[in-house]
Amino acid sequence: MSKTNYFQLVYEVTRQIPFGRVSTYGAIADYLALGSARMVGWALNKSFTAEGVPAHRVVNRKGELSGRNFFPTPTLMQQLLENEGIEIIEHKITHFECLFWHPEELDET
DNA sequence: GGATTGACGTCTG
DNA sequence: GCAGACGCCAATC
Repeated sequence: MSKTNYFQLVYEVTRQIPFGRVSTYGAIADYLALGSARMVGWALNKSFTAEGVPAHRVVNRKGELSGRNFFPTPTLMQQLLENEGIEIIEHKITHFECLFWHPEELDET
């Protein structure tokens, strides 16, 4: 059954994250009204099975690459973010609040 | 079918 | 201000 599973929604939102931007579990959870940021993290865990889902653009509330350990390589997440022009220090995003992106931003379109 | 886990977040001490 | 505990909801074992 189908589609529209809640984590599938997370894929869509994560996919909408602009280049050079990052989002948080809480923001997505709040936008999808999941009620729990854990659901987002868990959904992103399976995001590796779905292509086109830049899970590396999703970090925790502190801007830390909390899920880096779940990547094929712990450094891959940082590499991808740096590849987008985002500076990472100690697995933490610099100017995180500046790069922070909210799903509602594109809701207006 | 029950118990535990999980890429987090918020509250209380 | 920092540290620890609890809560969310679903999936997996």
